[in-house]
Amino acid sequence: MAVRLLTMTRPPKDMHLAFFILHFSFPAEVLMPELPEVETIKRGLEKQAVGKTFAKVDIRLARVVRQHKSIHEVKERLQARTITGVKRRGKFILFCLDSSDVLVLHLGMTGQLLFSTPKRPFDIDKYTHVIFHFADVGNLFFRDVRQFGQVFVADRDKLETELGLGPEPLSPEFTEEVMRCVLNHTTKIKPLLLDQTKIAGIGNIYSDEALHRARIHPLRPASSLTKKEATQLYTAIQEVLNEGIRFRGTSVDSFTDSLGRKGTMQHRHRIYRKDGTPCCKCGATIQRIKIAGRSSYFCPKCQK
DNA sequence: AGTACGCCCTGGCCGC
DNA sequence: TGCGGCCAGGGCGTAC
Repeated sequence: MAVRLLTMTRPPKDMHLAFFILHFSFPAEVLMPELPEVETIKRGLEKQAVGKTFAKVDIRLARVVRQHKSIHEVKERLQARTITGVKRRGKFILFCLDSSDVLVLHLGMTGQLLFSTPKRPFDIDKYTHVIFHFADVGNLFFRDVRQFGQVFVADRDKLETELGLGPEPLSPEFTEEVMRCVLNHTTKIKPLLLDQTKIAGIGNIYSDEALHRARIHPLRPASSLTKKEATQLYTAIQEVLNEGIRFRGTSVDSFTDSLGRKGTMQHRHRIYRKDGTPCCKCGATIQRIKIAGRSSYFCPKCQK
């Protein structure tokens, strides 16, 4: 049963998913884990992984392990280390260890973290690329169909430099003034919001939602935004991200949290993937265009 | 330096 | 029904 669920793309809507520990799967409908989804996963992992000690790391696909000369280095640095905390930075999940190291995971577009225990086991399939064996009981599976995810170990003190991310949009450091600084570029506002070095954690869904709420056209040069518009966008970004977290992320197909509960943020999207349907604000038909190779949804009437 | 674009990878979907 | 070709996209490398 578990195998079928993990590999099927569209589970029946009424299927009971309570035995899922952490499940992220969206092959049919493309969706990337953005800040709210990663935060939801992180909160689940926090409860399950803290205090666990790595006994063995089984790397089945070397290419998902990045930034290391050998996979043995990763194994060695994790060996017998205990997880002291789980954090999130942008779209990265960070496992703090009882050493100077941090285990870093990025889910890419289709990455999953599955907590397998004898009571609630998961089957290993061809997409299970890394298995973290714990000393006491259970394993953590890193599973990723499209292999855009990544796993690596970093020195705690060098992590920020290594990740090279912009400010956390929900942190106190992210002020309106910081926002105006970020906007000081000639590039189009949509790709700028997706640029992780400018602001960390925003992806295609939440950038479109934020721009719609702020009534800003995705093709506008970032530097053309007025002070008022910058404030609107600043507020909109925080609103959509907070709402995303509150509703436990966007579930497409079978994304669930650590208790098998689905997120409901997809029901609150106003613009994302709603092309051809009327805008909730003005009734105009929502359009879809490609910007820098990515789909962008916007209302041609509201967003100027 | 800043910006643009192609590539990685897979399953799903569309058209023939 | 079967199969080839195209699509989705986060982040990185390369080109301009």
